[in-house]
Amino acid sequence: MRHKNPWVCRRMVKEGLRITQTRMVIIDILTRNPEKHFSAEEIFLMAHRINPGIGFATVYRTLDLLAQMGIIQKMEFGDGKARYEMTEAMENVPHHHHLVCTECGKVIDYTEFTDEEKELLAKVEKELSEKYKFKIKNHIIQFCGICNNCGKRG
Amino acid sequence: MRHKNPWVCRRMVKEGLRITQTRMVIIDILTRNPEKHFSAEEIFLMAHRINPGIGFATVYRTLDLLAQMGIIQKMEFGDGKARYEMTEAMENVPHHHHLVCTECGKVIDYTEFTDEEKELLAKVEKELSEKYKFKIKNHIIQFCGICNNCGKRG
DNA sequence: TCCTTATTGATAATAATTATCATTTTCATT
DNA sequence: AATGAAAATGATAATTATTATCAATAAGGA
Ligand SMILES: [Mn+2]
Ligand SMILES: [Mn+2]
Ligand SMILES: [Zn+2]
Ligand SMILES: [Zn+2]
Repeated sequence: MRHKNPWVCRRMVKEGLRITQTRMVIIDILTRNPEKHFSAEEIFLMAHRINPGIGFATVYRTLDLLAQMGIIQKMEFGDGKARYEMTEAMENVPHHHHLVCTECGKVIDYTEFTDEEKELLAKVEKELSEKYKFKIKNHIIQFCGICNNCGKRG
Repeated sequence: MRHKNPWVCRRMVKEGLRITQTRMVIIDILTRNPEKHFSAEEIFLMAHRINPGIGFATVYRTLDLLAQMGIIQKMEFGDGKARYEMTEAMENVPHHHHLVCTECGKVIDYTEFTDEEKELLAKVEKELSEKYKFKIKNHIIQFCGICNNCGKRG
């Protein structure tokens, strides 16, 4: 099988996982859209366009697998379906946080961190890690509120 | 109807909502357990013990309502069910963030913020608010990783 | 190419949440 | 306190995201 994302494939091989067509299609979709927040269904539909044989169950299985490996991050924005995006650990993925509109569900990414923010976050992670003997792998930061559009209307 | 949580009741009256028995029972449960993360089912069971007539649908409706009003915060820790807790805006609710174990689902609250952290968070919220014309009401901060127990085993 | 076995896709099953609707409560008005 | 319009409720059915099952398939080492 052709290896589209060498870094991910190497990790899979290292863990004894097989590089399958379906997995590559899904990884490719996620890799090409680092700034999107796809639901399982959206990923299924895109994968289906590339290879109509792909099943829904396998999409879920693959997403779980990748999340478990720390390659993608599973998150919920409150609309009932989980969403997935590449973690910052992946190349080409700028680290970012989210603004979530509780009115319309819109999600804004923001990547503008000050050095101060980055340092503090790192420090906090380190402290928590030690205090609670907790191995921190990543974090989810969401600011919830009302977006520009909804603010005008409401 | 007797008003158990005056502050919440005032807000409800102001918005033209009715102070019902079922709502009071649910608000009371949440108010008394500011540090817990109850699922809808857990709240239903507790409410049911107080008043066996209360229905599951109304629990969901009330939780949605309170979340919409900003009185409680709806969050997901990845186990498929939403969880609810009083927002920091409520009295007696110390603001806190979460450590979530991706292995066993355990959730640790931590409240130990440095002044530095608080200030920075406020500053960031203000900047984002202006830049994106986004009215921020609260935030969710989760550090994901492996807890002490799971670390030993795994 | 062959063989073992991880993985897959179709499908059924599960579980959380939401919609429906007749009945009950709330509460402003009398 | 009694009245009545409207909001809210509870039982139930319906929906929807996710998971389990299992025979068939495809990876990949030999
Ligand atoms: Mn994002
Ligand atoms: Mn908490
Ligand atoms: Zn909005
Ligand atoms: Zn754990």
